[in-house]
Amino acid sequence: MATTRDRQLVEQWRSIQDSYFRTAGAIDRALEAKFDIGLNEFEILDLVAESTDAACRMKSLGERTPMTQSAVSKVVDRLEKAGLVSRQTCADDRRSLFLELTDAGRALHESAAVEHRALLKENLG
Amino acid sequence: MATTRDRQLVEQWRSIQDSYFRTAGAIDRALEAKFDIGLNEFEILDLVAESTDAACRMKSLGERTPMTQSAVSKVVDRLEKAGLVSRQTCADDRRSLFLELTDAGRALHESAAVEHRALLKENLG
DNA sequence: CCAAGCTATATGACACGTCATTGAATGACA
DNA sequence: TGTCATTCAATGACGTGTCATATAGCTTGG
Repeated sequence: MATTRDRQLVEQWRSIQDSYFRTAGAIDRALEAKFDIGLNEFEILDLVAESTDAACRMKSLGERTPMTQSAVSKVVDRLEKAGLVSRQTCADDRRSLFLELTDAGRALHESAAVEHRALLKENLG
Repeated sequence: MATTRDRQLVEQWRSIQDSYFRTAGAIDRALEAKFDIGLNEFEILDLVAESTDAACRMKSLGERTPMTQSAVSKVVDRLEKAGLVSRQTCADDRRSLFLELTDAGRALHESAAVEHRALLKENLG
């Protein structure tokens, strides 16, 4: 039974999807073009950049993004390969790692964040 | 320069991401578990189901979802393999195809739509 | 202090989406 | 009508995400 309430829900959902994909797509393409990193890479970079504590963070990153633990691990692989972050072993728990921006990483993050914020503003109104 | 406006934007964006992924994820897992189709498959099924005209529709589907043309093509592959839709050649333009639900497709769509709507209501409030 | 279980991260197999390209059909225009 | 550009859909190569599992280190109860 297709109620009008159902139709409303579906319309609402499609509009969410649409604006989500448009925004994410625009940011992703812009970052890719100008800084050669994808949106997920940037978002991890952004999380690392805003972490002030020296805590062990691979774990805590996982809690602050919808990405899977293994997705985070692979994104960090790429960031590390690109020389933007480095994994530091953690003295008090040797299973854990924490991440540090390299100088290159910090520099790139600063420019990319400007772009990111601008596109958010443009797309979220 | 990180303004508080920037922080607001970022918070807003993360909250959108979060609710988008939670909703999409919940629906996807439920449909996968109960009907053995993913969210994208369902959404194409849903679009086909609500198309009344007998127009050639592969094309028009592409305009009603954020999916790529090639993504749509592959989703339809899977739906066809699963016996839920069939591709019909189009007399007035032989490049085009239109899609039809099979009986199985219609039946599955009816049950799955109930679940889909329920989860939307639950997640979109 | 050892065994059993738990936690943090990495990895391999696999599924799916994207981009670029192809093939086929159509349209447009000299 | 013959050429050239355009449009619709399919496909292959490739990147990245997920799930299940592996590995290593920590923890706890006997």
